[in-house]
Amino acid sequence: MAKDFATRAENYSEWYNELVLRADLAENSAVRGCMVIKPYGYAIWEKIQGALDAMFKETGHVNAYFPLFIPNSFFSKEASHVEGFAKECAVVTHYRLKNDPNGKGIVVDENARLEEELIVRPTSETIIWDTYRNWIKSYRDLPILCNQWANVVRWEMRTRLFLRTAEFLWQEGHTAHETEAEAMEEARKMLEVYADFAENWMSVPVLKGTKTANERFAGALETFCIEAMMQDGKALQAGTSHFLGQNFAKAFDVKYLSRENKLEYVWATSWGVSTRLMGALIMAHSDDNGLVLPPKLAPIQVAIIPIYKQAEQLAAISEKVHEIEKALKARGISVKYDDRDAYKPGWKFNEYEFKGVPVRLAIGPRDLEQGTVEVARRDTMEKTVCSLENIDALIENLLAEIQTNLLQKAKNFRTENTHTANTWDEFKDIIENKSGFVLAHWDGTPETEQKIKEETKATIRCIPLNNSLEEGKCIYTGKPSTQKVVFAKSY
RNA sequence: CGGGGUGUAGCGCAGUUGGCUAGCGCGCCACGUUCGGGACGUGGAGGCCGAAGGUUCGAGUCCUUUCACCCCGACCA
Repeated sequence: MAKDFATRAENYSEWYNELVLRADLAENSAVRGCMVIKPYGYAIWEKIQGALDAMFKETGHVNAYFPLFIPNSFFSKEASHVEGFAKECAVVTHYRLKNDPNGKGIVVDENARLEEELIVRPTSETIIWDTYRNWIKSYRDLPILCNQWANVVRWEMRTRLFLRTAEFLWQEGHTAHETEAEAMEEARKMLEVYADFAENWMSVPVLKGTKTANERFAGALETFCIEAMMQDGKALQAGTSHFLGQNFAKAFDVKYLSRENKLEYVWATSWGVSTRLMGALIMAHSDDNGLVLPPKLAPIQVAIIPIYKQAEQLAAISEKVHEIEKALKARGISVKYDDRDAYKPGWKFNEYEFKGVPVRLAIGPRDLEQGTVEVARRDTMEKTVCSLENIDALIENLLAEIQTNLLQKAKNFRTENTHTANTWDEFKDIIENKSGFVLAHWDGTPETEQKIKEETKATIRCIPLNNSLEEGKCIYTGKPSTQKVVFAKSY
């Protein structure tokens, strides 16, 4: 764990896994590529869920739930969608087991084969659009603004804790609209919600942009995304919002009678973020002492640790702590008073640092005498002795400061690691030796993007929204280009 | 699916050209001393050495088969 940053970045996945495990967030399960999210990790997910859910409701959305299983025939209705997901689907073929006639435990009963295979959802567009067909008759039924919190399964060849597990938790919004403009507005609006969440809750700055055709969601006409930079300079796609056009409406025959009494196909969007966000959170802020959580998403915002020798001392400290606890809770701050006798103060200090608790208070006999408390902040590791008077207000301010400081720190890091490349040699040099984001001209063709990927492993992360247009030459082909796009190696 | 690697206590590992009762660190349990940055001492519990088969007087070690996991690619949120 005590590796310097250079070594850590080299073996980022190793460091990251170690960190996750030691911070008690998750572990690999016995099922290939799946993860067990432990209670503390799940508590972070619940914070993420809670904040996002409130934002969805504020923007007029409601929650619903659709089946886990998707009939094979549904799946094949939208051609490019099938192509995109076919290679990573888990399929249910039977519905019964039986005792092995040879006495070797339990086997699949071949007589119980399903007439039609069921696909474990890798995403729910198909089953939802099949359902929406029955919900939509007229323009009066529109828009439909549904979100689903669910698990999905993608049988990835290679998995990585949080970032790419075979099963993951996510939310997927699926909306249906009367007009193209309204659907496009929805897709953009949800991108803004995601960006807002990333920056103001996760303290992770993100680039907003559109994906190139190569990177677009299977079945979408336009994919909007937020891209974050991890501490090793790699990019992480943290959320996507898709404008689906009428592709799914046509595939599932979802038509409505318009205000002009004409039968029209509806317009669609879908958007989602997953437990990958937790990976982003970990990899964006953590250091060699463990996790660093932004206060707004920390299950425990303040840990209080008593320092004492005898039981009477502890009793006196506890009395004081209960007052502090009460004052903090009155301000909506989550507090954990760790008075377990089984662990020593030093052990607890390290424990809460691992877990990323933003603020730690230590209070001992010395403090009792002087009416003080030791306040340690996780982001800077600074310790100060403060008066107990108005400690609740002080901590409330400190939490807010940590929240913005983390964002600022991450922003600075991103700025330092964003480069501009004007020549191909320069481009290759940056990708290989510096990492981070590289702004460069591109001729706009999938072929060029593909070749750059093959030669450098860097892909176009996004074409930034509101990108400033400028004449230039493609870094690779020298053909004319109108804007710089963002390249990076990604997870 | 291709290339590489690893399977020995809960975790991390050592175990020599086959040899006697399979070891170390951390963790765990008990007692005592400690307690302002992961304490220390003493005692203790915990293993069909990934699985199956073979060679041998004797296999953690050699051979064959197989399974699982990890890493690097291709694929992807």
